[in-house]
Amino acid sequence: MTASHRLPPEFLQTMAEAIRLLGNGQRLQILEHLDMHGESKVSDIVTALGAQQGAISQHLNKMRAAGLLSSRRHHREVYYAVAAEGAVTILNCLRRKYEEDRRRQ
Amino acid sequence: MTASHRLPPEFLQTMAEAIRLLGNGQRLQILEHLDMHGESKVSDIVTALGAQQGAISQHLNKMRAAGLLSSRRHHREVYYAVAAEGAVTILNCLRRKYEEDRRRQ
DNA sequence: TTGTAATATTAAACCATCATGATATATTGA
DNA sequence: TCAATATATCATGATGGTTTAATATTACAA
Repeated sequence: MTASHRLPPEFLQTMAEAIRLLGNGQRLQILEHLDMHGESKVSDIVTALGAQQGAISQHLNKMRAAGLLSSRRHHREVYYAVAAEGAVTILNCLRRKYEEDRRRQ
Repeated sequence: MTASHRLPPEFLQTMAEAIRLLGNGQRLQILEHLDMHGESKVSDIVTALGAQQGAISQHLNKMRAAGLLSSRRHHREVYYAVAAEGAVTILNCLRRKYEEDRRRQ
């Protein structure tokens, strides 16, 4: 029981929609790739994840629309990068959990 | 770019499913209620949220199955409580964000 | 221009999730 | 046992997300 005052349902509803964005395996993989390799072009992400180009493009678009990523075009390629530090925070939580799980087993 | 080594796609998939659980307004409200009021019986949560009994019961069931909540029966009532500190961590992030947003506007 | 590579968009099929209303189960007291 | 209360489960329909294949757009080079 951590106290603090009540958060409005509408706020929680909005936050729920943002959280749902990260509740997808491929999007987490994209986030991890960008965090590990830094700014990357779409084709590199597609190759690294072995996924379908159209699907990745849609994920990137959603994540950018939500402010998680930024993008810029250079010649023919479009480069994406992590724009919200909060996303990396969550990723680091997952890394810690992974290490803990590994130690336990 | 924060380094660390690569997380397996299957792990990220599992994590995504857990994260999705919190991507729901009513479930965030339940979490907040339990965090603020401590262990509570179902009927109190239903009343506090002004929601439908069946819906709340299903949310509680999912959250318990995922290890986010624990439950115990006492007489006719079933009491639920937060079982995973990680869930409260996320809730506290939302609280900080809410306060920041308030200050900005 | 024309062709080509990189990315984005679209439409359709499929699948998962959510809210709802109705019903079932469990516990207790009379 | 019967009735009453608390909670859980089920079936359903509506809605939205995901994947796929196909097509469109953009930028550049020949």
